[in-house]
Amino acid sequence: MAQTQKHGPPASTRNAILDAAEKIFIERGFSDTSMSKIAKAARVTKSLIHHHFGSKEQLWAEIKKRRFHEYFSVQKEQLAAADAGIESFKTCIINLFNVLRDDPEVVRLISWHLLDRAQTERHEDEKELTAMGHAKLLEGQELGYLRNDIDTRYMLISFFCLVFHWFMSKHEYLKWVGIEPDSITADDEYLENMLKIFFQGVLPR
Amino acid sequence: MAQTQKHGPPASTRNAILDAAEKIFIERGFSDTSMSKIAKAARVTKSLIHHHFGSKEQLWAEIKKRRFHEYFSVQKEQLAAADAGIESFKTCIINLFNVLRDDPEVVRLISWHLLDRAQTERHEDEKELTAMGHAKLLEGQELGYLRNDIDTRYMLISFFCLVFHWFMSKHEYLKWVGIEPDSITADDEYLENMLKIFFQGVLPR
DNA sequence: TAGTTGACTGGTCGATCGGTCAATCTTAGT
DNA sequence: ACTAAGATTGACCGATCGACCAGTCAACTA
Repeated sequence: MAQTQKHGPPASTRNAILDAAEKIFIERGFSDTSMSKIAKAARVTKSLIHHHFGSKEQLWAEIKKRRFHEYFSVQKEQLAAADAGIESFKTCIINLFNVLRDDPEVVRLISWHLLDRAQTERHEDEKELTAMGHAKLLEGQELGYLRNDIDTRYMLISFFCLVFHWFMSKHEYLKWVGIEPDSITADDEYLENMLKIFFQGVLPR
Repeated sequence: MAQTQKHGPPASTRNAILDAAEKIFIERGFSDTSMSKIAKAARVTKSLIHHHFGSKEQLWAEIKKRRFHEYFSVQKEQLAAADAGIESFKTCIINLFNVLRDDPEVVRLISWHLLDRAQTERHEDEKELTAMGHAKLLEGQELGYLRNDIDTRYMLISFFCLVFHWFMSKHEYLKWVGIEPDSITADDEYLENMLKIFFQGVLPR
């Protein structure tokens, strides 16, 4: 049942608009994006965008919803596929890291979202992923391969910080510490060192 | 030599504009802030702002420069005041955390800055603070209270992530994990757990 | 075939954008 | 008192903003 509506192919047009808008929104943010630019990029008239999505705000919400849902689904999927044990746990974490590495756009989108004061969206996908991650950590504590004197909720948040903020600001930080910002090995190097810290800490054993 | 220029009090007016603009810029970002709003908030005319600062971009740059310089100076100062040893190191880190906790505006300003594609600013203050932090970590390695199999540059970045991203997104994350977002104890709880992870890691000893 | 629906367009609205300019006010230096 | 310089104003510019409108056209229904 790919596209069987009457009249022209509205679904493809809708998607064309969504794709073009997403690109610009992610690059420039909500306020710095104009309907005209989107229309031009999508090869459509402004009016048509309003016809399909109502307002600029609704289009923005639609894009966030679509992209977030896709991202959190992927993360949930790979998290659900992991079985118990410390090794699976480590693989799981690396996978989570790699998903974000391969999707710089969603990083940027979330960054815009975090600065957005008027958040009207639901948080179902986010909460589900968080719940799954949280359960994973509790499992680790029960199986004994994770310390049980650390609040798993803050353990989860700490991990989010370590992963997400890296992709948000690595370009800036690499400049600060004197590493070529476009170094292709930086991600791996950071991952390696970050995992050492996350698992064993910075103090010698 | 406080304000000894001829003609009216331009310095105070300049600061009034800067203060008003800073407030709005930090709250809404560059694109969503208009010169009219700034003028209204500062109780001056738009023309006067252009007279003092030239363009909207220059005003934005001036605000970032001023606020960043102040922030990094504070951090550098408290970092320089610390003497060697693991205990001073820990205090140092906590102080760094607290400075950001007491200045949510600079967190937001840096967030906008990170999303800004056209960064024309110098990075002198940032690089200096980074260099000092880096030296501190190297000192820790030499004195033996920090692992020397971790690249200090990435150790520093990891720490930045743990601190900065918390203040950027704690409101969102706390909702996800089911903690009251406006909890006044959350900062302390996060700090405690985060330090455990940063120093000893999540694996049991 | 007549009628209905929805995709789609061009034109236009009032508001607001950042920015300029000439004129005026205020004050310091002489 | 006079003047030069800087502070400050209000009117105004062209451009662009998001949104709306009437109308066209193609496809589906009865």
